[in-house]
Amino acid sequence: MANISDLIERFLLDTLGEDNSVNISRNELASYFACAPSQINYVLSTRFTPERGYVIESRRGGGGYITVVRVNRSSDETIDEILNRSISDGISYNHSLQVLERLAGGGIITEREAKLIASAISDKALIAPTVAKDGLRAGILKSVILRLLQENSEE
Amino acid sequence: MANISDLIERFLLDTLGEDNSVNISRNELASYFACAPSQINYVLSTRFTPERGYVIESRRGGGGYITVVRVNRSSDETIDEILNRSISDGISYNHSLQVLERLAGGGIITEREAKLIASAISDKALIAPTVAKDGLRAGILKSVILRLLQENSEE
DNA sequence: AAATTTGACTTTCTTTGACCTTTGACCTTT
DNA sequence: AAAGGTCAAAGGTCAAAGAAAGTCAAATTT
Repeated sequence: MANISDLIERFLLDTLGEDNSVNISRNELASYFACAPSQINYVLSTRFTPERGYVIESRRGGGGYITVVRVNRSSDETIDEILNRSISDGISYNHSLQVLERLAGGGIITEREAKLIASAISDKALIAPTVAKDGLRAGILKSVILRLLQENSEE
Repeated sequence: MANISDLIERFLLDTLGEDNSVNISRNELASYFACAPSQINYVLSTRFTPERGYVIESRRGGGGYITVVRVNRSSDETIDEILNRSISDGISYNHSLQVLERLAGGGIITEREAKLIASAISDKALIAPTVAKDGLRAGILKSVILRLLQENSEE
């Protein structure tokens, strides 16, 4: 355990400690750890993944930044299961509705939000070849669910 | 948030505060922020867009000026314009954010819903070739917006 | 073999400056 | 006075340069 990636991970985790989010400059952090800037991306993409409950936001150009947010996973094991088992890398519309029902039933989202998300991942909304729709739905669903969790943990 | 454009945006928004319009001199504002005059145009064209509900009027020559007006139209008009003009058959993520902001600002959707939808149409959520993303977003956005309208009129 | 590290190249957003167009005040000419 | 000309003062446009972050694959470690 002496590789830079682990050190960077630890640093981010420590900083994250306070309020569940860190704001960094990629270049600054890279030069602090004397590594290539892209190594920061490597750490983010291998350690701070959606599957582990992290959301990354960033902006390029002058005044650019990267923000890492930890979402509140403690609410349930179900989230983890939903993200990794149920959705995985593809999910049908019907199966999605079941997932949304489960989330609504658990009070994680409201009925109204469930319907809203449903409309976003309906076959009608997804203008793409039929074979691609399940994959698209998976991406969208994961993103939305993480966002909702983030919302929950922000208060 | 360390770039001049954001500062200028904030300044204009603050000034805009009360009566929904600001009147400025481009050169004065530029020298106040110690930047190139054309930077004012940059800020206006990237932040005070029709999508966000702003109209810019200006006059050249001696005694010239720029006026930024925040418009408030009926929600029907807004929706119609958004659906047909802004979204049409393709829309970038940034433009989508502006549209959502506007819908939220007009009380047509809630802040939370805006963020939720934003996460559904982010580049990360849409697992597809880059060139296809704008089209996908358009379909999803329309579907969701129509759904929300339906919801609203049901009560 | 898998994970890490690096760097060349790309994309996005911002900042700047050179050049263009419009406007109004002030002259000229008739 | 009326009509047009001149010119400096605004604002507008656009493209190039700069500043971050993102991607990807080759090289290196473990």
